[in-house]
Amino acid sequence: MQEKYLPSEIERAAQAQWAASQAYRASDASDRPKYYCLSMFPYPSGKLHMGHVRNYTIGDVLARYHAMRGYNVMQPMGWDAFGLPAENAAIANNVPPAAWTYANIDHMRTQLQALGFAIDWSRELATCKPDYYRWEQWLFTRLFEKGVIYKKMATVNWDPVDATVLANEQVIDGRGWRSGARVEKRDIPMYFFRITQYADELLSGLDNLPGWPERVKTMQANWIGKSVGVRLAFPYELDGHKDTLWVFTTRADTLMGVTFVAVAAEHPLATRAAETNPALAAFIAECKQGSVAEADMATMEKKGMDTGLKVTHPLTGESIPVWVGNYVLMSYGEGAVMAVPAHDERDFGFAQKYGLPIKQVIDHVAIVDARKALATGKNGDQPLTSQDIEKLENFLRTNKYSTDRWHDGYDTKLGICINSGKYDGLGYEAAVDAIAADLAAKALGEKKTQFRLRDWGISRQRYWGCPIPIVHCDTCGDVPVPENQLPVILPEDVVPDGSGNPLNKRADFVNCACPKCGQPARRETDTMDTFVESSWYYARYACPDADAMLDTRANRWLPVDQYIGGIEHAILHLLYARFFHKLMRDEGLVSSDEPFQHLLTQGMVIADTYYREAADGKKTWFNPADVELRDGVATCKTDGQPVTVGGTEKMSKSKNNGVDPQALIDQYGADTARLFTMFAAPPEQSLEWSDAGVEGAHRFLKRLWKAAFDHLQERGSVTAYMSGDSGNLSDETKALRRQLHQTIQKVGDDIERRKQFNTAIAANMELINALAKLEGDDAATRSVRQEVLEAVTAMLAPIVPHISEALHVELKPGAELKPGTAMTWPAVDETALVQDEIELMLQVNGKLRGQIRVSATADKVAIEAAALASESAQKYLEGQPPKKVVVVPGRLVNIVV
RNA sequence: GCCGGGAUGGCGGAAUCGGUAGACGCAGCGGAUUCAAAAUCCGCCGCUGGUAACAGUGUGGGGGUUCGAGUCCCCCUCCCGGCACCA
Repeated sequence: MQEKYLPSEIERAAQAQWAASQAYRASDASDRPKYYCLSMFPYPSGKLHMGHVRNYTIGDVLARYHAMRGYNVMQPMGWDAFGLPAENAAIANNVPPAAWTYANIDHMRTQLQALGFAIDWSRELATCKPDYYRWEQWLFTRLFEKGVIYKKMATVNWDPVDATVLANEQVIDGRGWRSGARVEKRDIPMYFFRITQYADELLSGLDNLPGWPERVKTMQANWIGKSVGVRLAFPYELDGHKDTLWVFTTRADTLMGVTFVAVAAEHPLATRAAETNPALAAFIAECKQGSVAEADMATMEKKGMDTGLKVTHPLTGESIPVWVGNYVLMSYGEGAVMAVPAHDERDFGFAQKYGLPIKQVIDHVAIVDARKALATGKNGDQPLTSQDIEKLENFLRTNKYSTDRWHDGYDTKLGICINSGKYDGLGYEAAVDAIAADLAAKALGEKKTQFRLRDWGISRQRYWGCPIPIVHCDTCGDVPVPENQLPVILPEDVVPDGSGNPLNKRADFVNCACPKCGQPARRETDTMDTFVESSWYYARYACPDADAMLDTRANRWLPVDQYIGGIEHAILHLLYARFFHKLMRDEGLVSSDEPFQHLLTQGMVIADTYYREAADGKKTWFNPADVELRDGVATCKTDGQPVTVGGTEKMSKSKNNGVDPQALIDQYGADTARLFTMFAAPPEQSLEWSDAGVEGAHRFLKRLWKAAFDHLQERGSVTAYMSGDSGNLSDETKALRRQLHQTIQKVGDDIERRKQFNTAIAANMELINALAKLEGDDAATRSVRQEVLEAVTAMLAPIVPHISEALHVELKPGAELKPGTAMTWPAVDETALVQDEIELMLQVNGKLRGQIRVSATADKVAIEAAALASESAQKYLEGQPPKKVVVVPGRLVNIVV
């Protein structure tokens, strides 16, 4: 055995052996239980970044652990290869996106292989290849014919100078990123997936996902945003024609407090009013400037203008003014809202600004004053809980929006109706029911379930994406491309220039014959949202060579047992993939209802930032690798001049704070990179980069290597100690065995259930520290040492596979090593865990005041007696009997004096 | 703005079901080894007071529940992720 730990040597050898033996090829026909472990595939941006290393190491740990547990593991890898960055690179470097993308894939594959991931490379796929996207096109045509995909107008960001549609990312402070022109909203025809048809199932399906983090399920539920409310009508008369303005509200109980209604700038009523009102037309035009991003819409100043039109209150017959509000979204509900300034914060602000009346119709104070509601439920609904009361009291005490005694500024349903005629005294539910019934009787409203979720628009006016398989024919209309003409191949030799979609200029692509009538027709040049490709790739891995979208192998592998990826995908990607799975199910392609059984959302990798600011305010960012820190002063290594310390932020190109994993692998080896990323933080938290921490991880691997070397050096390997072996173990050796088997228990639980690898590693470090302290060279001690080393290398194998396998071979020279399969997870020896005496904490009034030792089998009475008899207890009792004694078996005794 | 999450020593983090706060690692300090250094090994290490034993205090801030709160409840501050055309 080599005395020195030489990572590059053992890693090269191990990886060569894994490749030669196809060690990680998943069997489609195994009778062992399957474990499909999937990490979100990367966008081939150029180089691997630390976020990738973290993501794929987490997946690899779980994959290798389950392999050691006897599962038939599949861990595939592929490339989310279509996307905007390739077009940006094309504009900057004058290379076709395809060439750029394929070069990146080749480089990044090499990097992934250098990290030693147990990936089945035979299943590799890239979404930009026709043999992948042809099936996406095939499904598109089927869904189009079924009506699940349809065409309608939708609003996009329009750059009037570059004459191109901009992504939200390309709109900076309301202007186009390249032209600097003020961005406008423009309506264009687009294809949509009818995801709202599946809204209820996407919501209720969350209940069948116990393996998903609660926060992700909550975010998805809120995104889908199911709300039960009332759709109601405000009748009006315009130019002698009778019509109605519909609104949706979840607060029909406040209907008697409506003082105006507000419509979106795009609302037909606003358009009508603007025809004869130039000031209003100008205001509507102003509303149509700026980006379509909802975050921008929601943070801009609330503005409005009176249309001069009036509608009639459906119950009171009052005349209500109609305003245009820039905060009303045309895409939600009816594009119009009833405004109740007394009980809605936004309406309140708007009414204040424009001097509109405010009418209180809910009394919250009454409920707090009358605490009887707690007992009797007299608010008309459920009795209030003490938590409701506390919340309400706090809210009344702390609200900041009040301009007078009763305005609350919050939207809370805890209250009773006042100033509402026949509805006075009713609580939320009772009032909504009564008002909905009265509206229904007049045919002016009904209860309605509304979703916040909108249909998924997938048309992109971009080149580097999957072509939408539609042909536009003057006589036949939009005709889906028939199956025998698929795929519609995207030409790969195109270099976009940033002004519009270059496919429009390719006559050979655009001009075609109508599949129906044979007449000359035009091919659709829009491509699909890249989220479409990433919505079904997990299924294609099961059968990457199938001559169909999916074959029977899909159901063998699906659902994915463990999915791992960034928290930033909590809503969009994961919701679209769930939706697509249901689409494929309804097409008979898969039989399960959900694609991902367990989900792990990994945190970001962050690092310090350093910069220098020029006179004009422009910042130059320095990479942490080029910065030296001494006594809190940061200097640039190349010129020795100081740099300013910025915040700790997500590793990014723009802040130049990325750490290149390649340099790390070159210097310390893949195992150190893997160990550090798993040790520095639990997977779901953000991980702060630290060069010193990497040193520490490397040091531990050297210690582990040396521990094995020292053990083997003197007399070679021995048979590991097993329960029931003869030979007297010293107390110290027994204690070490107990620690070992406690650790085996803990590490298995940490990896499998808790997915907290940092504590699993720490437990192994403690074990190696304890082993270093164990003295003695008799046969029994040596066999326990062998047992510990074999177990530690096995427990660390999922995390640092190269060194673990190398040590495994040294420790067991006779054993033939089949990579990835020869090592099995160590078993817990229950007899090693038994303890005669245990230590309990002794508290007096909840403060730690000492310890007591009791027999492991002592009952509560015996423990209490021992506690009271102890010196520490006597000291604090001062002869008085205790008020109370709390005994928590196995933990502590608390004496209250 | 809305939805979700987070805040614990000098730093990354641990404390799994309300029960010893600070495991493990990094940095630092002291020592051994060395001609010297690197590497390695041993010891100390929340804060305040004390030679020490020990006492007090301490998990972003304020309040509450409990024998007992980092953990549960209410309010607040700051930071991060998402907001439908970045992926």
